[in-house]
Amino acid sequence: MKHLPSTQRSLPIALIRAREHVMTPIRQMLSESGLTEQQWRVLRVLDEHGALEPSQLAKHAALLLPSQTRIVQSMAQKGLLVRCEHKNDRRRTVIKITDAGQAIINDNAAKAAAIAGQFRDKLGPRRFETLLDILDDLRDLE
Amino acid sequence: MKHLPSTQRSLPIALIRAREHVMTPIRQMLSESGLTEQQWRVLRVLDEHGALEPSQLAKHAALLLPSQTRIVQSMAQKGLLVRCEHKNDRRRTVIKITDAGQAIINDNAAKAAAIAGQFRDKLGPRRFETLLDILDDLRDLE
DNA sequence: TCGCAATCATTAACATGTTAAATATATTGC
DNA sequence: GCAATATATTTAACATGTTAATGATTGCGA
Repeated sequence: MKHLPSTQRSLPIALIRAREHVMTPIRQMLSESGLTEQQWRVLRVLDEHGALEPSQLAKHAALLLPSQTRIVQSMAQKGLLVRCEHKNDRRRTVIKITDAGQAIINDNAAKAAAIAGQFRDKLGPRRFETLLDILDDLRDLE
Repeated sequence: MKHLPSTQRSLPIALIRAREHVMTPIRQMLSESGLTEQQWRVLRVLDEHGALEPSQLAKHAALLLPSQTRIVQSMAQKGLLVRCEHKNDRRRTVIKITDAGQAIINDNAAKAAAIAGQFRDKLGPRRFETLLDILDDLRDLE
């Protein structure tokens, strides 16, 4: 009979540990701006894609809608983004980054890029790309 | 000047998405036993390593101590584990799986192994091992 | 046009993640 | 032997993750 893999070799646990390790320096950087990693993801996606509806934002930022609702509310209060009404369909909203939000992106972009680059360099560019490729594959299975 | 990687190619986001995808079938399985994925990890570690002190358990299960404290409390209430006093050092506790906890492991081991095996097969054993290796490397950097 | 199903988003409730502060016990230095 | 420090764990407070239920709006069909 097959048995469970050792927890040392468990994919979910390995993914959690890796994320924890990767996020540590990013969280340190963000704490100076008073942002969480999720708020930072929201800003990055809005910067990259422009104004988005909640469901599209959630897909790009890898957030579930209930979490995102709260996050967007608190970020709107801080003035980092605004929620606009959709012209024809009042179920929908469009979320847009503000100048204040953009300023945080600009202030942190270089440092964030440096952190990402460090992981890439330490792992080796080839291994780094392989990792991203396999993670993508994993998501597209089935 | 270097710029941020596209969020499509961001390591943290890729890790989150991969974990989300990998955990979906496991969570479905566990919901039938009324367990969360974290509670399942605790049981698996205790099954694999025997009785452990909180800090050791937390390391193996990839949990932070404050989270684990709550999780262990609720699992003790359900009778899935017990907390014993350490003989010489009364700061410490030892956490041990109960028969009821062991029964849940036994009931789900085959199915959990099958789920893990499916990911391995779909990804290909070679890529699967490569993924685990790179994730380990990532954790040992610095 | 009325009502019903479908879609999108939010709210609710509870579990966990995260950081900082508090607690309790052990150990060390004087 | 006692105060100061170190260690192990828990509590506290707030943010997010997760699932289910609710709300709001549109579009469709009788």
